[in-house]
Amino acid sequence: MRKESSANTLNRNKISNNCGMAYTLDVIGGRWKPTILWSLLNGKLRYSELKKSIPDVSERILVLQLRELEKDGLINRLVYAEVPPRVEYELTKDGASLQPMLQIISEWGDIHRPKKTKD
Amino acid sequence: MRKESSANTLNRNKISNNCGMAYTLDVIGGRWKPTILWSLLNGKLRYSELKKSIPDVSERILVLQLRELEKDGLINRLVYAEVPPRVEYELTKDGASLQPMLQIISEWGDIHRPKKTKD
DNA sequence: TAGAGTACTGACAAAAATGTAAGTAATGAG
DNA sequence: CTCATTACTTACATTTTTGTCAGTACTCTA
Repeated sequence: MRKESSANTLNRNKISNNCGMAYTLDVIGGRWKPTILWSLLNGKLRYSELKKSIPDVSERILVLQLRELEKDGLINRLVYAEVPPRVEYELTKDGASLQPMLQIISEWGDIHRPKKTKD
Repeated sequence: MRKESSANTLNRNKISNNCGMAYTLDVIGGRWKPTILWSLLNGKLRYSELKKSIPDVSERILVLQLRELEKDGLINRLVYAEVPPRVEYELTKDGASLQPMLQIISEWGDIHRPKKTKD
């Protein structure tokens, strides 16, 4: 009985379902997701380590983005029953399979991004 | 004297300036941009042809996305002084250079997108 | 009993992205 | 004079994303 969707969401889903490109951009397209994925390419990290390596993100958003990446099957959340708590994040197989693509996306950006003249 | 920016925009710009990946996702990341770019890979199209090939997008948004792609140097807008007006859009050199990347993004999505069971 | 440490959560607010619907300018055809 | 055609624009509304800030649960240590 829940509201199925706005035109906005309907469009998003329709495109994602019909276009691999849109689907991919959907799952890696959050503000901090590329940075998170990039950080995890070298191995798993604790929540606190992620936070330290991405100082500008607020905790709420960081958690949101991690949850979405988890839901989309790109990362695993490993909880250890310890005190104080320990939670580690790592790429799944699907997540790791992004690497070559991320590399190429990154290179295209580095080449085509307008050059800064100073600062 | 203008408002420089919200934390939101500041973060966006900071990331884009430091990370090629984020920059790329920024310029191709609008709702309809991948579809537009994809459509233009085969050659230039008139505004009305684009609209026909992307029936779900509203005119306002289509124009917005085209303007952004133009601003970011991915497409050219060719205006012919005719009546009724004729405007064609084509990829720039930079825009065309996206092709291999888009291909890879698309393939990743096609492989990893959850399969639909029906419909 | 009072912190310290970790990984969050919740209420709220602001900003950005997207969408709807109607209107515009110019001119040639009828 | 009216209508069709094309490529938009404008005013407005809604939805989604991102951000701020304070608080929580759990235990070990001092």
